[in-house]
Amino acid sequence: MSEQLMTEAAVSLLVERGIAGTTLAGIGERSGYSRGLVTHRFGSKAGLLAHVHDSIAAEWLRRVQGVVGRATGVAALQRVTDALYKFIVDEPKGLRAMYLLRYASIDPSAEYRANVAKLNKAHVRALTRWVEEGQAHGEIAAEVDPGLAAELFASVVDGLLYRWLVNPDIPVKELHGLMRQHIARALRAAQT
Amino acid sequence: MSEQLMTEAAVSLLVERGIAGTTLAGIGERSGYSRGLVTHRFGSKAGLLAHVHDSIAAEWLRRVQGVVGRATGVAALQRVTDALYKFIVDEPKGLRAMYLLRYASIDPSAEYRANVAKLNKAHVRALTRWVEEGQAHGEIAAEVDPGLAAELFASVVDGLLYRWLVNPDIPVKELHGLMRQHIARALRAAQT
DNA sequence: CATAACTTGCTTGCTGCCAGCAAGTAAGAG
DNA sequence: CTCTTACTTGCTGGCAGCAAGCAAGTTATG
Repeated sequence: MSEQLMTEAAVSLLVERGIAGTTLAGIGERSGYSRGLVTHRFGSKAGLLAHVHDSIAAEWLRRVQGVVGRATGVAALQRVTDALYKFIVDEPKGLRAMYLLRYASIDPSAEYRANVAKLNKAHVRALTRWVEEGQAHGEIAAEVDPGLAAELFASVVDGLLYRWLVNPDIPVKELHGLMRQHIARALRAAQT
Repeated sequence: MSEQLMTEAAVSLLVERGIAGTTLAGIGERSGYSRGLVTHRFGSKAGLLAHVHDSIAAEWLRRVQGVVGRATGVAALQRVTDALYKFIVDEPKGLRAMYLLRYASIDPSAEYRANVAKLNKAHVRALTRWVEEGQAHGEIAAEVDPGLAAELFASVVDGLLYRWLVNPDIPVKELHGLMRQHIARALRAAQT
């Protein structure tokens, strides 16, 4: 179907030329249609970008759920980082496009800003729950503030991906290992 | 001088309307000149944005140097986070504009991309040195990889700022405190 | 001291590109 | 033969970027 084709064309163009360099006409033509179809289907450039973002985000969510399974606490968070690392290795283009869009969404003129903000909040909520469950099992120190820890964890993930986007040569594998360690140590130790 | 005025107008427009919503004509007129002066002075929109970014980055650098002083090791990193927190409180608009631009620079079509990448590397180099000095004083565990620790630290800072841009209501103060703790714990403890 | 040549700081007119809209075509389904 | 679905084409307005020009100094020259 044309939507799928256009989404794929959009991803490759986004990775090659970025958001500003990607034109609706270019997407239409690369996917074998006319210059006008994209607008007709997705309403606007923002609409298309939101669709691209959301479809990759859905794929990411599926992967995380698959990897985390029924795990909680430290193991759950570590598996999220595992899924992240795997995503970087398996689908660098998709991840790149998604984060390109996500970072662009801080621009007040980006119409899918609210979308991203909501998704971020949902993500933190899931992380918070895993920390709380870890505390319930006595695995994570009671002094840890689950919401705060979740927010910090999410920040590290986002920041790491930003750095990877700017400079793909950073030692992603080693950083992944370091994160796994930090998660275990920081959560098991006690703090205010 | 007109450059200063236009830079200030650009910052306020960036914060209000974002990059796409900020027009060169708008900047010229808000600063009391004609619609064409900005292009004439800075050559292009990218040239202007690079100038705005660099002038705020210079201010940030000055602040960090002032706060860190001759400190090294854990204290140096903690003071960087202090400077960050202070910057968020004192100059949210400037910081916001700078990070808006910095995140936008991952877009391959952004011409000042190289600029930002270079700055990021310089930042990591400074952080690495502080960690190494901490190891020389025996304060930081020898097993810590200074470059890796620096990269992770930088990621946390960038990620936190991204999250703050998306949602200014996150508990910045508490996260700052949590970071200070993590820095001390993670670096003093031993690891592979 | 007067005027000509040049510089600096800024404005205005124009062009090309792109998003978005509106109208239209083509082809299959009922 | 009409309705729907999938797609195309023509057009408009807005913006970046360029080029030409103006106005108010400043320096050089006899």
